[in-house]
This record gives sequence, C-alpha cells and structure tokens, in this order.
Amino acid sequence: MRTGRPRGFCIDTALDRAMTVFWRKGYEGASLADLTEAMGINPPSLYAAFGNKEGLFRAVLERYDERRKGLMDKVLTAPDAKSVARLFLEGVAEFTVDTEGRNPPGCLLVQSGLSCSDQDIPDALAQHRAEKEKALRERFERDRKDGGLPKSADPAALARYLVAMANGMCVQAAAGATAKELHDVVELALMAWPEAEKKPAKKLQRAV
Amino acid sequence: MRTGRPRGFCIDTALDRAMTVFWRKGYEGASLADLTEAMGINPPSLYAAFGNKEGLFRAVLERYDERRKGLMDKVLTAPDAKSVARLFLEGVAEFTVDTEGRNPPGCLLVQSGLSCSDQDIPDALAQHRAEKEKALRERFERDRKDGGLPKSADPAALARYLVAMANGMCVQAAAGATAKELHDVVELALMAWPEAEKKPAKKLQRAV
DNA sequence: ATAGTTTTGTAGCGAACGCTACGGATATAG
DNA sequence: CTATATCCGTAGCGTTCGCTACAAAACTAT
Repeated sequence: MRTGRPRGFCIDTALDRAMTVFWRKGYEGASLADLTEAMGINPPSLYAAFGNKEGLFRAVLERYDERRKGLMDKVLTAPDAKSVARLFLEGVAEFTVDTEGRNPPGCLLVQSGLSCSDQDIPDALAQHRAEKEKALRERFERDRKDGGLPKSADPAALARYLVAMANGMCVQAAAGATAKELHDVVELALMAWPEAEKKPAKKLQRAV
Repeated sequence: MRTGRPRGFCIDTALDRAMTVFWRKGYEGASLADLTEAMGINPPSLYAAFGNKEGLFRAVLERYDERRKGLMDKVLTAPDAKSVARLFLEGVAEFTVDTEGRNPPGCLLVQSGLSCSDQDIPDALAQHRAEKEKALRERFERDRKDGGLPKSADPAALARYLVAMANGMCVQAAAGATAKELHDVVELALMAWPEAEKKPAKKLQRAV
C-alpha cells in the first residue's frame, strides 16, 4: 500500500478544470492563480502532482486526447472514406460550438497557444494535431489500396485538407460561429471529396 | 508647423517591427521589453505614441490590413468567382509560409491571440478576420446575381468556407507546412467550388 | 505507540510584468 | 534671446508572475 497522506483531490477532475482555463485564456493567459482556483487546490499540490505549469499543460493535452478518443475511433472505423471525412468534420462542427456549455467554443489544440513566448507550447500542440492528421492519412492509404479511394487520390493531401478544414472551423467557432454555419461549411468541404473508382468491398470488416 | 521636439523614429517602421514580435510570440507572450527592443525605442516613446500595449496592438492590426490591402484588392477584382477563390487561397498559401523570411509563418490575425486573459484581444482579431469574410461574401452575392454563381449557391457559406480554409492553412503553416503542401490543399478545396449556371458576363468591367 | 512518508495550507520568495514620473534635449513661436 | 511644446532616456513605481520553504496534518509500516 502506498504510504503517506493521501491526495485530497482527483487528478482527472483537476485536469478537466484546468483544461477549461487553458482553453478559455490560452497557455500564457492562464495564471497559476486562475488554475489553482479553478482546480480547487493550492500551488504546492499542483506542483507536487504536475511538476510545473508546462507539465500541467501537457497532462491536460493528454487528458484532452483521452476524452476525444471515442469520437476519433468512431470516425476512423466508418465504412468508407467519405464517411470518415463526413463524420470527422461533422464531429468537429458539433464539438467546437459546444451547445451544452461544457467546453469553451473552439478546440483546445488550436486555441490555447499558436504563438507563445516559449516555442515549446506551440510545438506540443502541433504534435498533438499532427497525430490526428496521421491517423486520417493512414486510414485513407488503406482506402486507396482497396479501391475506396481512386488511385489518383493523395491520402496525405486529403488528410491535410480535412485537418485544415477542422482547424479553420475551430477558429470560426471560437469567434462565435453557430452550428448551422459550420455545418454549411462541412457540406461544401465534402463536395471536394473524390469519388471511388469502384465500389469498396463493403462486406469486409475493416481492420483498425 | 508642429511645435516641440520631433519624433525620433518612424511610426510605420516601429509598427512593422512590433508586428513581428506579436506574430511570433502572441499578444500576451510579447512583453514590453520584447517590443521596445525590437522597435528600437524606450517605453515612454511607445506609450506616448500608442497609449498602451493594447493600443499598440490595435495599431499593428491596422498596419497589417494596410499591408495586405493590395493582395485583397487583386483577389476581389478577379474576373469570376472561382478566380476569386483561387487567388485568395493561393495568396494565403504563399503568404503564410513566408519564403522570404520577412514574416513569421502563419497569419497575424490567427496566431497572435485566439485565447487571452483579456477577451478584447480575441474579439479584435475576430473582427478583422470578419471584415475579409464580408468582402468575399459581398463579391459572391454580386456573382450570384449576374450568373457567375448558380442561384443554388450560398454566398455567405462560400465566403465562410474560404475563410475557414484560409485560417486552417494558417494553423498548418505555423506548424511548419511547406508551400507545396498548402497548394495541394488549395487544389482540393477548389474542387468543392460550384460551377456557373451560365457563362458570366466577362465583357463587363466589374465594379469594386 | 513511534517512525517514516506524502500531502496540505500559509505565507512569501525573486523576477518579470505593464507602465510612468521626471528632468534634460530639441524643436517652433514670438 | 525667452517661452512653450513635444520627445527622449533613465530609473523605478506597484502589481502580478511562476514557484517554493516550511510546518502541521494524515496516512502506512513496524
């Protein structure tokens, strides 16, 4: 059994509350006073658990990915490439406007620090965004192999296109765009999607 | 004639230098020490000329629009709607990767403060971005009237789509995307563009 | 019980922040 | 020239920043 006085707060709950602060104010705009107040703890507890402000932020990013893993899994296991694209963009449209008030509008990976006095923060965010682009690209590479995308299609470009679209929607959501406005953008974005050359093998269960 | 000791620095040059700092470090990441050093002046000169940090930032935003007005005018006077879309996105692709090292990658209106402790900054940026979207929308409304866009097209949605695309490209440029990668995205984005129902009246000089 | 370990709240550290008081410098006006 | 007006550099204001020293508290191990 672990010795010593037990921690008096829940790590994940504290991370969720810190996430909201970083999301709304950005990495540099979120002060330690803001964070500790929202998390309901004192600075020494924060530093004992997360090392420093940057450590807390990185833990928040991991927590963010964790919370969105379900949606991303659902997207990546869609039956065909165009469904992947549609589910991804529609998911972003719904998530970023935050109708339930759980999260600030936009996306933490875009909002919280595109430019900072410390370049490590933008780099960390870019890395997390790149992971999602990579997952889409790998999915589209498989689609291209089995005919779900034409041989002329460029899986990397398609993934980059979707991620760019998603990031742009985040910027607009943060500026107050409505869900309908974003869905209109999604419909337009999907017009660019290449048609399959032949019917994809729908009977086969796709590996993920 | 204006009395008193003349100002010892050029306002526009100082704004250009401050712009680079805000661009690279964001509004909150740019300290007064960073700014005064880059501008080559002392704090009292900065405050006499611009009021405070936020005043300087707003002046930088105006300067930014001014410097990009030429490109935007060229875009808005293109002969047809699709050319407007192409020139706009290709302009963004070239501008945001900054091959000449004059500017940091990305776009000041996206980079410098999506989230801040002071909400006025994100609001000011959103307003500047909205102006560009409005200009595109109004152009497309005219195109739709004279047949350059089909009646089924939604000018507001098209403008929003282009701006979202542009903002997303800015995010990727800031994360290190190359010019070619962005141009691939542009080609895809233009696949979504609606075809004109009839030939636009090319002979007429379009008013701006 | 006692020792050992970890977390907690208080209280405050040094540094950096945005900003400004002040006096000397440099111009025009008369 | 003197008077007035504006700008400049120095130097430092009060506040907030990220962070931590310290001792009491709360647990396990023996």
